[in-house]
Amino acid sequence: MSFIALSAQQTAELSRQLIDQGLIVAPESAKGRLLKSAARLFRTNGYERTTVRDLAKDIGIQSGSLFHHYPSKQEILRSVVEETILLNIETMKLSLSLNQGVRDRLYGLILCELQSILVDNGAEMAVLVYEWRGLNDENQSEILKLRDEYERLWIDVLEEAREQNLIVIPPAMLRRLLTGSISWSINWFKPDGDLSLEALAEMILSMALNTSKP
Amino acid sequence: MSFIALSAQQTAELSRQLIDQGLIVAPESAKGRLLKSAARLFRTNGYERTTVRDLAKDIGIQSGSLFHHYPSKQEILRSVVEETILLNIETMKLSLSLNQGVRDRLYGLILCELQSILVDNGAEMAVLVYEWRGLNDENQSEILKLRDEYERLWIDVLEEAREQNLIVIPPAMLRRLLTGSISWSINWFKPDGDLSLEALAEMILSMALNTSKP
DNA sequence: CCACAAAGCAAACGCTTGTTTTTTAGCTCA
DNA sequence: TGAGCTAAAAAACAAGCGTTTGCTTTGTGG
Repeated sequence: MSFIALSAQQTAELSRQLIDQGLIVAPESAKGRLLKSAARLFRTNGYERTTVRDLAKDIGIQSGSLFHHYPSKQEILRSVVEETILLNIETMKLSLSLNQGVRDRLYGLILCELQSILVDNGAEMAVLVYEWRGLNDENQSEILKLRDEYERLWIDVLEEAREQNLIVIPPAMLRRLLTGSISWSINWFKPDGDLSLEALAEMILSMALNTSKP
Repeated sequence: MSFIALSAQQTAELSRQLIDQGLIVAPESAKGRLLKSAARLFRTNGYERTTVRDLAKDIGIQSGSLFHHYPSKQEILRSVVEETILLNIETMKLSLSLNQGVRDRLYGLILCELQSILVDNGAEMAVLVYEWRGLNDENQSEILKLRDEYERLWIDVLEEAREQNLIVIPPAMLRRLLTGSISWSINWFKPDGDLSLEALAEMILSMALNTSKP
């Protein structure tokens, strides 16, 4: 296995950079803690079912006080989604830069997405996947641009795999099937169970690649 | 391709039987139309976002009048979910009885589930998949028994595939990955587009089966 | 034809929602 | 010290929610 994983140091450095650029807020700030709580609650109970009172209680303030930080609940969701996708794009780019072989590159993408969805630290991804409808039209199209960039990373790698006859299903289609498999894992995967994230990624990779018969 | 598909006549006969047994309500009855509307609206906008007023308007009555048919909104969701899973279990059993080879059996299951999720007639399945959290604890465990029966059908076929070395991923795991791919299709599949349901099922099948290298 | 139940209307109920307003407390820096 | 900020509390707001109420209409079997 030649795969080069991201070190904790590298990912830490990455989020620090994004904070410095003002693209995401520092997690230890008031806003940061709010976003973290929001992501967790939205993931656990869904956007609609999570009330601003739930959210306020979780970080220990009154519900009205939330609106000193964000103008609306909707804006909180937007921030959560935007931060998540921004961080994910950069993480994935970094992983791609470290690995050259198609197999490793694809494995890296799968692992990144799984990590983002399943590891507590990345609760926000689930929101992006499942609470899409909670965003209003304006915010959806704003996020859409980021999403396109994100998906492009996947498609490029899958196109490469296609050229090498590692897959037979058209890249765009295969990506959709993989998106489903990966995002669904939030409904059953237990982080402290027997199955590791890496083992799961390996299975998904094998499912994706072995679509070509010799 | 040896696959024997279900005829429209067979599926019609099947739902007639279930109606006669009192397990599901006739679609042309008042209750039936209500359930149909509910399933569609729940799928389109989600359970929480769909109000009883939306629902009432859709079938052309006042919101209060809904409660002559069902004691609560929650109970409407429960009925939608229960009817869906009941019908699906029977449809899948019928498909399995018509096809003997593992490949065809698995293809049949995939097609059934896709049909249930994607075809308008089976809008309810999406609710089962995505609105699970909308059910309260009591209703969840009640539905759980039906779900177990449903999943058993899948696992049995996948076990069979495993014995014949058609798959390498453990059946329970592969089922999860397939559940994700199939259910996710509701987010992108266009019934009147270029891709047919059968072609999609074929792709998913190939992804599922070709996990074994010679 | 009439009694009776089912189905529906119109209006209100109590409660929760996201949000706004007013007030209070603590901090910083000139 | 005190003006000016930020953060939060406290309380209220209108709107919308699921649901209940009292009454009327509709359909049906004896």
